[in-house]
Amino acid sequence: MASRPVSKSVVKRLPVYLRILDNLIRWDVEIISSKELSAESGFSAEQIRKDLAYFGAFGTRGTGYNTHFLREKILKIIGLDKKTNIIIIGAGHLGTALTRYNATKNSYVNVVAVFDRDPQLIGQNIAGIPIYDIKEVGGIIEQYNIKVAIITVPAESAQEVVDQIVPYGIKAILNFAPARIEVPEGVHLDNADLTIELQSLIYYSSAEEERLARVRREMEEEKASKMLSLD
Amino acid sequence: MASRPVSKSVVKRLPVYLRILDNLIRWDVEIISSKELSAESGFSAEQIRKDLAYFGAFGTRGTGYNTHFLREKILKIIGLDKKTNIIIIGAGHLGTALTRYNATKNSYVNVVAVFDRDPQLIGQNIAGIPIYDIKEVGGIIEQYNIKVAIITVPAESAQEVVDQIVPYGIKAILNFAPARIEVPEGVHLDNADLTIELQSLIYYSSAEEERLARVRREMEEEKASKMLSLD
DNA sequence: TAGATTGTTAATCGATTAACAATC
DNA sequence: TAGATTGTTAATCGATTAACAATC
Repeated sequence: MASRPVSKSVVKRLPVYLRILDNLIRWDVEIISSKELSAESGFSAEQIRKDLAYFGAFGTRGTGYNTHFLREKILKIIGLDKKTNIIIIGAGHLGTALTRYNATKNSYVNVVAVFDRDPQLIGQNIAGIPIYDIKEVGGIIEQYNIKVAIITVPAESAQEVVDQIVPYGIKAILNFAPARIEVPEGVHLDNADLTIELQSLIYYSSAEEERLARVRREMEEEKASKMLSLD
Repeated sequence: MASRPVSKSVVKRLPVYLRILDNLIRWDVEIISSKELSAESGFSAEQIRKDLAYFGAFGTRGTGYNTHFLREKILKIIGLDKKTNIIIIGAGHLGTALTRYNATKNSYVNVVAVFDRDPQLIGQNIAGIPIYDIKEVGGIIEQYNIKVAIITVPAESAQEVVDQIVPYGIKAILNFAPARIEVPEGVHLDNADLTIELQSLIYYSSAEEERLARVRREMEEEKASKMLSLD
């Protein structure tokens, strides 16, 4: 009787709640209502209550949620109650930035190793994290029981890398390569494609209506000139 | 009689179609069906046809879509038919990686400048793009009529930076800072928060059902022990 | 004409919002 | 008890999928 899997939208909101709770605890706030959480997060109070209630009754009617208690529960729901071992594949600029950030600022994860195929980089380290030859990736994954990988290799190598790591037990992949990659059933893939992100942003940067009107007008004209040429 | 704005999901898919078309044209493919586009993109053929039909009738029944023609139309819809000027604020590791990537690999945008407040960085350049003092940001935005900004500053400076650039006409912001920021009506904000991305990924990296069952079991136990202590 | 594939309308699905009873 | 806020059920909304007529 497995209940339906939690929707992706809910899973994307949980870390937002977590961050807010981390801040509230830093300010010694003990109790927070869904209404206040709404103001901090931008999500509606109803949605927040519904999201949380799916996992359990964590609040107190008439009062709100205890920040420490709720934080502990969300940590356990996401699976962040223990540090997660991760690897980063691709020691280019983006890989370096992500390694550095996660090694120094992200207390919930533990970057075990970075991989690359450039002999110049192998043997070096980023913020103390060693760079290994990509050939050694299987051994390290098994040794540290790694389930999570971040991929920052060029588009043309992405699928190859994925095929190389999945057999060793990787279960979740954050892919920054601007390429569509295939993963077997049971492996979770999240594409964080910054080019696509930027292009959809550009859509909103100039007057939408005018642009679309122009495209539609052009289609009319093309249709008209085609009918004319058929005469 | 402005039609309803295009949904965000559609706008996120357009750049995916664009990338596929770029590749197809590179391979000299002239015609593509929605079914083939589906195989390349992972979106359903029905969804692709519906997405495109919203903007116009770009295809030919019985045949499919002309790759060059469709590419041109999508470029115009997104607003990529002319190079878009952008700025990047924050010359840390992530800012540097994004600047370098967009300056060298992304032919649709033109990185005009990078900004920082560190005197050590000001005056330097990244892949030929100059780093200016953040104080000069308003002038540059006006001079180059910039509408798009990428923010890679620390969380505590993000709101300040946004407040500094919006009055000069920035209309779309891609925010990498792990902070919630407020923008006025009419300014589009897209949060690309990599910590949140990674945490929701971790959710999927271990057996979901077991973890949730444990949380629910714990709640039962806590409830039971509370009732007991009331006796 | 027959076969293929688009563009569009209708049906379904899922997620968000609204409403309110439960209860601190 | 009165006031407040949760947890949950019902209503709404929007997006995806299915079906099919239009048409190349």
